[in-house]
Amino acid sequence: MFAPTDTQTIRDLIDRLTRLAAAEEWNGPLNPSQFAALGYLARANRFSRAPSHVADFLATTRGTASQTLKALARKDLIAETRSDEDKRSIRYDVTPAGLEMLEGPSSLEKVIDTLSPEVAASLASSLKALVLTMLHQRGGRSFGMCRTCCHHEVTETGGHCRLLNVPLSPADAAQLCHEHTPAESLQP
Amino acid sequence: MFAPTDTQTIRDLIDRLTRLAAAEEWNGPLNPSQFAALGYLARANRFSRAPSHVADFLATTRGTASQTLKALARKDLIAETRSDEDKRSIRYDVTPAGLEMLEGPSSLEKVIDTLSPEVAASLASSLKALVLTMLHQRGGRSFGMCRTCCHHEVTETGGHCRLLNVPLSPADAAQLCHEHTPAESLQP
DNA sequence: CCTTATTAGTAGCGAGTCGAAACTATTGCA
DNA sequence: TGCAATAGTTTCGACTCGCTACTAATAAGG
Repeated sequence: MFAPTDTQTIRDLIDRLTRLAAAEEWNGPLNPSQFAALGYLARANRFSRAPSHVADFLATTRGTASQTLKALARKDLIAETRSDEDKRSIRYDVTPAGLEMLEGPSSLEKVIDTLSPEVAASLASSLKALVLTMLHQRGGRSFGMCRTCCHHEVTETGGHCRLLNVPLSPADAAQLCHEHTPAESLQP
Repeated sequence: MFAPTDTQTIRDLIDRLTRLAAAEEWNGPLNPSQFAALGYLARANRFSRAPSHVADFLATTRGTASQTLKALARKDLIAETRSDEDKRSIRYDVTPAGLEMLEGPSSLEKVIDTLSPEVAASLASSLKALVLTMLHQRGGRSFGMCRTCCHHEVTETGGHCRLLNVPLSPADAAQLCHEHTPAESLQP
């Protein structure tokens, strides 16, 4: 009876939803890109907080990511730390003021909360499939949590990353990693 | 077994999907906003193609919409027509060159096409619910098609809009309208 | 060792988004 | 007739975004 749910409709709905959220949300003095970068930094592990990782995550260039991070740093929401091992690389950590920015649900989140758990679960799995397919097509990284990664190993003390060869606390294992590669038959 | 599908995850997936699509898509010389505006104009009826309508649809201001439309006009993808009844108002029509831009599925659309019809239908209905709730909250307009509008009336020759008091061809009735108000128990 | 890559991050450019505010016309109302 | 509302534009400042060119540091190979 109803139209064949054409592809364009779904595309439009996603676009419109994002625009509505962006118009409404505008969390304090942060625009959507800055908010997304800040949110990523807050959830990424200490090996994945460099400008290039943010660029990968936001599907943009290093140049753009660099500027977004500088804008966040100017507002003291993140702080830069230069690495000792590799003097080229930089790590940005979220400051307490930055964490404050991330508090409280956005208006889009409030709306998502009105969905029933079943509908929400189904929505999440569909979106996840779309994101993974897009990532696969462009050779992008998945940025999942360490505990769903093929390089992750459970030990007595917590976990261990076989790729970087470092121990991981349970808190570490729940953060996003740039090197994440989904283990077989596990949702990323 | 799996996590309680937290709200933030869904928010993130939508954001990430939009960013991936924006990075990939970049349809010719058009950025996402211009593409969205062009797509809207192509699907809106002749009473809904003014800058203020585009602003409403894109959930932005008239000033921003005005600039986006000027950019499209500079590229000869849309053409401006001043109204005779109301000398303030302007209507933008999509040119043949503009229609060409809209041809062919975007990469996001290609990915959406890989979903099964059932999953796609479920995804569409969830997204529709989210968009409607967001719109309801901010008092925005739904921009549905005339044939799902409470002002629409079926006649022998096609349709009729009770609000604007104008006849509508079947093609008209399938376009988006700024004045659209969902009829009860019909998906918009 | 020393010379190339290669890599990480940055600066600058030009086009454009975006909100906000100020500013023309034009129309509506009282 | 006069004032308020409306439609659209302009300008401003901050920012995104891709791009190119650039510096500094590390890696690789002869």
